[in-house]
Amino acid sequence: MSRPRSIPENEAVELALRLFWEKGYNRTSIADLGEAIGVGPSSIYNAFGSKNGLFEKALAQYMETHAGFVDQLFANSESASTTKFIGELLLSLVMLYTDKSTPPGCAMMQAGGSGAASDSKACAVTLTMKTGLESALHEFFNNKQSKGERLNAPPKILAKFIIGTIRGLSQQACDGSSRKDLLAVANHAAMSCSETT
Amino acid sequence: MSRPRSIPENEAVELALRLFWEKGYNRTSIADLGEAIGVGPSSIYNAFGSKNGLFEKALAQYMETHAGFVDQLFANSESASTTKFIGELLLSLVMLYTDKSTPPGCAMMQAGGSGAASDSKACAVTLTMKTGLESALHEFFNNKQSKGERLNAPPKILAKFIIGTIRGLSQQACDGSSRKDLLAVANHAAMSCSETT
DNA sequence: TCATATTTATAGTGATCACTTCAAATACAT
DNA sequence: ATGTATTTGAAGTGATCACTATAAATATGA
Repeated sequence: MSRPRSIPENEAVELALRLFWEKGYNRTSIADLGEAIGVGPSSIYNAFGSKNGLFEKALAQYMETHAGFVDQLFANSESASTTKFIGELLLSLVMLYTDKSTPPGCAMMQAGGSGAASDSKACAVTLTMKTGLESALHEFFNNKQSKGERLNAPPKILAKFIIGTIRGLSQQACDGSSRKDLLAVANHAAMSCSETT
Repeated sequence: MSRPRSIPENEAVELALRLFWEKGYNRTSIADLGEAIGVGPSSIYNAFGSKNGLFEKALAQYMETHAGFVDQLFANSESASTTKFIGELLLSLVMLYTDKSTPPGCAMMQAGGSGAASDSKACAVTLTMKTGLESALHEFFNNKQSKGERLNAPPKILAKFIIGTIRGLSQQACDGSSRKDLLAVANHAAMSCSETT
């Protein structure tokens, strides 16, 4: 009964994600997005409401598609040792951050900036996600400790340590560190959490 | 013979540093800087040439004044164990990043952004500084290893690990983590480098 | 006192930004 | 065919940006 969209929403969101991932929120303009998707600005606003609305959809797609393994790992975290779980988590993330078919680094960590260089609105979404990941890690370490694993620091501290490590890995991937080096860094960080060897 | 400056250059640079430190390079406008310093834009351009010129002077002042202890620590690094040196370095940095008389986090790490969210020109200066710090750490670990200390990972990897940890500490300071928690994270990271206890 | 060298405030430049307006285009139900 | 609901392209809006042009303001040397 009405004119159809010129492009499926999923494809448009994925194209937008690649741009945000590569150039960040502020440096990606509506004009850039329109050119990449192949539509004018009015189509973007009609479909997503605002630049920030499109960014949120893009990040949701990132978390579901590219970083979906994180949720899966946490779902199976009961059956692995602390070192093995953290090791697999960090290894998988490094593989994602250094995948040559996608922009370097972590879309969630990098696209919205952080702290002083934060991209205003975009920062709010990503900060929520980071807080969620830290909470999940905190709970994971709590669980392992209550099951008798000997941790090298309190769960809260280890959660912050791993979050910091992940952010560092993402930034170093952006700055050009090799996959091999970052895997070694990830392994070292994972080994430091628990006495298990 | 000529009209004098309305404000000493050092004071102007320090005021600019605080702004860049707090809001980042892109989000700090010439108008903001002029208002804080108490001069118009033409004075800024006359004294510093460009926004980026002022930023570079501000960062140089940061490295010399606020973060000057880093060079001092490295100068005396021969006489301390790996764990002790890295521990003191990270501890001092956390104290700086959580000092309530200055903006949170690290001016060098945060003001220019990183990766996707990088602030174009500003990123170049800070990237050089980060690379320099990584090289210094690499050399430090090389030294310790050649003196017989047993490291838990190759020097190059430990250097990247510590750089990543520092970046994480800065970002978490920006996001509101407490000094106490970050000190514990720093201590854990320092302990993980060498077998020394 | 007055010429000189420099800094200053004021106003303005073109570029870019997110976002809007609006009429033409489109595909389906009737 | 024709009406209808929606999307689309093109043009434009006001705001903000880094930066500049220009002439008045200022303190010193003569």
